[in-house]
Amino acid sequence: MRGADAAGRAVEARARAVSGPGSEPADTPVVPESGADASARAGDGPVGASGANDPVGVPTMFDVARHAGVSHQTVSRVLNDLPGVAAATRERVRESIAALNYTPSPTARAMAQRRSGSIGLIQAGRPDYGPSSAALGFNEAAREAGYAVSQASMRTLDADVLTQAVHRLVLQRVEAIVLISGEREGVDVLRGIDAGVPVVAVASEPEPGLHRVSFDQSAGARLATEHLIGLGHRRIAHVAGPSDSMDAAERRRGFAAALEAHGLEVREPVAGDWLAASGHAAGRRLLDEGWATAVFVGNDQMSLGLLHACHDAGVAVPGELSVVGFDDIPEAAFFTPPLTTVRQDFDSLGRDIMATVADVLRDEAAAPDHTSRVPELVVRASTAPPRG
Amino acid sequence: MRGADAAGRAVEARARAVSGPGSEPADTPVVPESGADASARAGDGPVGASGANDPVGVPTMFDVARHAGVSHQTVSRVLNDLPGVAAATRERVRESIAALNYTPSPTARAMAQRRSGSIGLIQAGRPDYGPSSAALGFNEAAREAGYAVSQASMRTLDADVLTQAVHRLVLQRVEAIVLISGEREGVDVLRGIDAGVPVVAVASEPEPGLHRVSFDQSAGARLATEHLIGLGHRRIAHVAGPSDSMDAAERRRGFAAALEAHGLEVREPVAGDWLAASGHAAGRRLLDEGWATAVFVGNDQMSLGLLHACHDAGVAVPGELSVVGFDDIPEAAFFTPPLTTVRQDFDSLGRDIMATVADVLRDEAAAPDHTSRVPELVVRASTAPPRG
DNA sequence: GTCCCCAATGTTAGCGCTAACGACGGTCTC
DNA sequence: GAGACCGTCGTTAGCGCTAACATTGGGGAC
Repeated sequence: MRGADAAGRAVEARARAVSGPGSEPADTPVVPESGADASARAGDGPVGASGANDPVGVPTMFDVARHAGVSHQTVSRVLNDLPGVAAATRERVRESIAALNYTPSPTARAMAQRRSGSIGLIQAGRPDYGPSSAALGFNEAAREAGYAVSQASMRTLDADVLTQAVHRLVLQRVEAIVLISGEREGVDVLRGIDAGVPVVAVASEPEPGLHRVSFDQSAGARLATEHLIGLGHRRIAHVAGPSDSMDAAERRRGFAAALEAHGLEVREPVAGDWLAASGHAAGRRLLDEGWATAVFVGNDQMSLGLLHACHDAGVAVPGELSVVGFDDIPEAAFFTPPLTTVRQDFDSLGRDIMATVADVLRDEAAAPDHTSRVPELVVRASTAPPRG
Repeated sequence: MRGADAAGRAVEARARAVSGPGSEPADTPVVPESGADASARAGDGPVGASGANDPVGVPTMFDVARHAGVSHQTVSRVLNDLPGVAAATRERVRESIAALNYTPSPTARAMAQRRSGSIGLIQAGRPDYGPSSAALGFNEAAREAGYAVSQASMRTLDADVLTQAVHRLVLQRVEAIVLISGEREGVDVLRGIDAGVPVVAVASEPEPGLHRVSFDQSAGARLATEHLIGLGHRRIAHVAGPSDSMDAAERRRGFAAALEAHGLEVREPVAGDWLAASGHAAGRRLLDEGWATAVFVGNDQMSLGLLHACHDAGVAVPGELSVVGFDDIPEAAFFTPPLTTVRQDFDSLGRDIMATVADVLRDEAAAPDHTSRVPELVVRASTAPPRG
């Protein structure tokens, strides 16, 4: 249906373009504005292409131009706030734009300008609370900044798939590419590609030559650890995230630093994979060992698993073991017991990403920058002084 | 930096375009194919616009045409698998495409064809596990189907913002719009807008005139309720989701239907808002009443809150109260006790969405269709026969 | 052999916009 | 008062592609 309409319009337009110039000049112009008449008579291509009062087609710049009695270029100038337009004309064009409810075509603009007004977002990994929230925050911020977001997400990070995704986005002429992925490999792959556009990544480890945004994971871990130390714990264990995660590494680093600062023993962390099941397994192991009086767990999901293991083993939390998590997912307040954890405001992180993108786009030559936020400790009921 | 590069390239290209045609025709063509020579000499616009062996610029269709010794139109035909190209020519063009590592510009294609090869995705609401997973599944499926995804998400569903988002997407010439939002209002708003492109929504309630995809929430609720009935429970309560959620309404309906089918009393559900806190409050209320021996809770987060309330009140689950959730979020297996719940495969849902979009795009006149999946019950440790 | 037809190709004209330049009055300057 | 100069427009040429038409050069039918 829509196809037929378009064809009909094209034919009609062509007929008008041919017959118009032949008859009109002889008659007295009906339209008072001479400018309007001239531009209408020019009839070169685009002018005739969209009917005078076609109710179906989206209005183009030429429709606005005719309506305002100026050339399409003047409309363009008004649209882009360029100088060289008299105030009165500018006003008249604005009115025509409003009258026709005109909005410029991003596609055509992208074509002519070789920029698209859109940003590519790659989210790699599980759709966990953190990345999803950050992506959402970014999306909203981008929209507010007038950018479209072209998303290319993947459940698992695969170098080939990632590379393909980047190329796709580049072809779409995105102006920047944002990567939200905890895995180090994602950042590495991206750095290896010359996308030709700026890349902003969420990365908590220093990444030379890359614009990045992150929470200070190490500081967050120190917060958590020092909270435990402050309560009087001396034997504190750590359940870490996967080794390919930058956040996991940074949290581990912060944890160790805090212990060392207080002269406490730093044991090798138990490795997890962020999922509750691994936290459960880690909990079993720690309880078997029986060394620790407190655990700093890499994230809230694993904490849940660990709490579960404690419950199974009849170990009271926080009575016999204190637990601190990381992230503060919405559910953490309702764990049994409510989890003391380190809160990251992912929404703001997403907005920081957009802010960084805007900065980079403003001055592409700028040296890679790093925006960092410090997470905050939320004390609930899973921590207490050690027994005795 | 890139700006300077681009400018330099343009100048260089222009210079070549002027000098090239002047000298070449006099000499013996170096390239054997006469076609190539002719097309190169034509020099109308685009041909000269991208240098012969410009190492920086992305190759265009004209570069491929010259390389293969054919016209750009033939390249286009090969690209789009159109008939009217000799097998040998087709092969040669394919080789040139590969040799130059050419990929067509989606922007230009969108411009000429008035279609963009992209789909708009609107995700409205909290970035919960369900919607996020569905969005991810959709994203992957769309990519596999060769579509780009332009995302416009919003944390809260606001009619104006939604309308704006739709218009933005339409301007971007998306070929279809997908809405992932549990709230009825989202669907209503979308139906009120004539986007001019097909709309596919995740909606579990019948929505006349809309293509939709969903899980059969009612069937899932029946599954859960009948599980409890099967265990011997006769007084079963329900903690429902917010009234503006279609899923909540459908689950409530299925719950009531199952009870009625067995001649059991249907009490007014306790209202929640999907969050753990509301589940906690609902739990307190139910425990105060002391009527129910089992609860079917609208989702897993609220179940967590309810379990927490039970724990606080010293009520044993499942000993004194059985609890069934809905969704099967990854953490559900590690609640205390592990939650019996109804699993929805959100990833597949996302893929169903893409499949529906593809169907609709294939035949836009097709009557609005509905794809439905039946969720499955996952029995864990939060349910048991009633005491006595 | 002549004519017709069709497969295989080439040519032309846009899609709706921006960028670069051209044109046209009027000031200002000396 | 004539040329330089500027503010204000208008015109032209693309961006890289597709759609529609024009143009070839054989192969059959007669």
